[in-house]
Amino acid sequence: MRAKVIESGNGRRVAVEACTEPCAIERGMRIIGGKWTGSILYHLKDGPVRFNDLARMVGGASKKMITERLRHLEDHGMIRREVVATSPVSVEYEITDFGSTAICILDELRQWSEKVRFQTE
Amino acid sequence: MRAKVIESGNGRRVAVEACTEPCAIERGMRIIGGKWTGSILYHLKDGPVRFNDLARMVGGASKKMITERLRHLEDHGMIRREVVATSPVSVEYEITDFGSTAICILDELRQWSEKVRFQTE
DNA sequence: TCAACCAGTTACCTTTTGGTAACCTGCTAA
DNA sequence: TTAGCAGGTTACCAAAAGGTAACTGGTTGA
Repeated sequence: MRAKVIESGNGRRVAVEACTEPCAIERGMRIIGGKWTGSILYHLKDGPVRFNDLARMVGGASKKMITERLRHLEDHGMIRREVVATSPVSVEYEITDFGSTAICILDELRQWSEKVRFQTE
Repeated sequence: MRAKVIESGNGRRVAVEACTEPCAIERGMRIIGGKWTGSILYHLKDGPVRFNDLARMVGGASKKMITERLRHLEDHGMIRREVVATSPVSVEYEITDFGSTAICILDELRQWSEKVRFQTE
């Protein structure tokens, strides 16, 4: 990501090291930037949480959304789904070591959002 | 964001301090998490950039997208649009002090994305 | 005079998103 | 036996996202 634009001799402007298709930031956002995704991941940071509990914690997101985002995070190896043999069976979602590496980013985002007064409240 | 679920005496599970609608993470994502948004903002971190140059740098995004995201960032006070009286006139986009406060988040995201091997390449 | 560049805008259209609500099976407590 | 919980799935639908391509009006260098 050191893209810049230079004047190439003949007056033409060309980009050097332009972002080819989705660059690092963009790729990252597509993993943890989806609607509710970061929020869900962040809520798992302190230990495994059950499906319905997660739905209770993340107000505003529907069960369908929760399911979809959990699958997405699972597909990317950020969380682990575990069926616990209680009865009735419960299902726990747990953050993986890899998933944990993203928490610091989310935590900075949270701090930023909390201290900031957005123009559009 | 200290949401948790507790057993409330009678066996009912209830969320305490649940996220009311979009929580901090979610709100933040909606500012800088949109498609191309973070990427565009990040490219302005080293000084003002002209519209078409930005389009050249951010490969994959259409002019329409660039325009839309720039407006969005402007609306949230993260960048400033400035018409420069050259001829033909050029337009420069510059990050504001407020906008700069988000760069560290984006930089962490970039580092993370760069060192990570995604399961779905 | 022609082509290209500037900073967009517009129209059009397909795909994706994401919400609601109903439904499912299996279990348990009243 | 009826209600409720668990962890989802399914169908349906409206709205938003986002891509392509053409166009604009002024400017300028060859």
